[in-house]
Amino acid sequence: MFSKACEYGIKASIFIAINSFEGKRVSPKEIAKEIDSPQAFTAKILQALVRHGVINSVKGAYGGFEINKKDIAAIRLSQIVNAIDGDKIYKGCGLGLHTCDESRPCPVHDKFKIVRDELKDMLENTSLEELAFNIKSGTTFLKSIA
Amino acid sequence: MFSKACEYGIKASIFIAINSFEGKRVSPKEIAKEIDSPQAFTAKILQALVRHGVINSVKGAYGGFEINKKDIAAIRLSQIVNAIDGDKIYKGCGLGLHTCDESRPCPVHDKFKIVRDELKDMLENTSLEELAFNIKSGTTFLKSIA
DNA sequence: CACAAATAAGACAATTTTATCCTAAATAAA
DNA sequence: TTTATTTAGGATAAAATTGTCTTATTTGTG
Repeated sequence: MFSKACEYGIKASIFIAINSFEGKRVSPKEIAKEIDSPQAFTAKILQALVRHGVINSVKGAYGGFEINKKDIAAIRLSQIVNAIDGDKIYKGCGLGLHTCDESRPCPVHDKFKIVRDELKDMLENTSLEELAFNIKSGTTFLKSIA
Repeated sequence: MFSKACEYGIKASIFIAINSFEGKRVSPKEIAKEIDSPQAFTAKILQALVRHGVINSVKGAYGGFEINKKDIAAIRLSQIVNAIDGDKIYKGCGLGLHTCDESRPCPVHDKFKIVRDELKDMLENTSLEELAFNIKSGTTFLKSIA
């Protein structure tokens, strides 16, 4: 469904959000450890998230990645997915046709649309804040048991 | 969402079904032309579908790929997807955790489950027959305009 | 200013997915 | 039985994704 890059991006954003609530910046090293991902690859993904304005980075000593505390509630899962995987998950045809719309639909167009719209809805209505809260409360988890 | 292989597999199955209704076998060459896919790669995918019992193949002169006419209504999209992409689309964790279940869910587990269940439902309730009928009636299309 | 700490960026490598090509095996017809 | 036709399967290649490493560039502190 999502690319590995996107999976890492979502988990990293949640971890950064949790720490930003406490005013702490985090490094790729800490993030990779916490979300169980390859560090250098994760760093690349963080760069993309910064470029897309989802997270902030501060270079130099005492630097790291952070998210503006007052933005966390407004950030949607869709923004993260969009920054990394683009919009193909919404726009692309389920069977890969270049043009696929109501006027010339692919065989699964209508049925697929329902599922995709539900996915889109879910991503657009899920905030980084709630995902972070659930981790903090121990309701959900960022990685499997070692 | 689906792999290229799976997209080709679905479209190929539909085209084979249409021809099987008319008692005609089709070759990878015809299939690839009709669904706009790379021929040799498509042939590989057809092999997989044969191995999984979704379609039949007949070697030699006058051979080709076909589906038992009376089976077409019973074949579900889920069988085709399963034969090619496996069951990861149903079973895998949305964020790639090795173990992710009610007792230790990933951050999107619950929300993702809703979407995935809807997808599963759609795949299990869509028959190859209806997809083939829609192509025959000109309601849907297997490829974009050249 | 110089140094240490941290992200940015580019080159490179490994893996997976997608795609091609060639040969073998099977089958119907002459 | 020979030949033409057609799928099966293995080897190989190309492209995309995932992952690593090394070197800039930035920034706070002494």
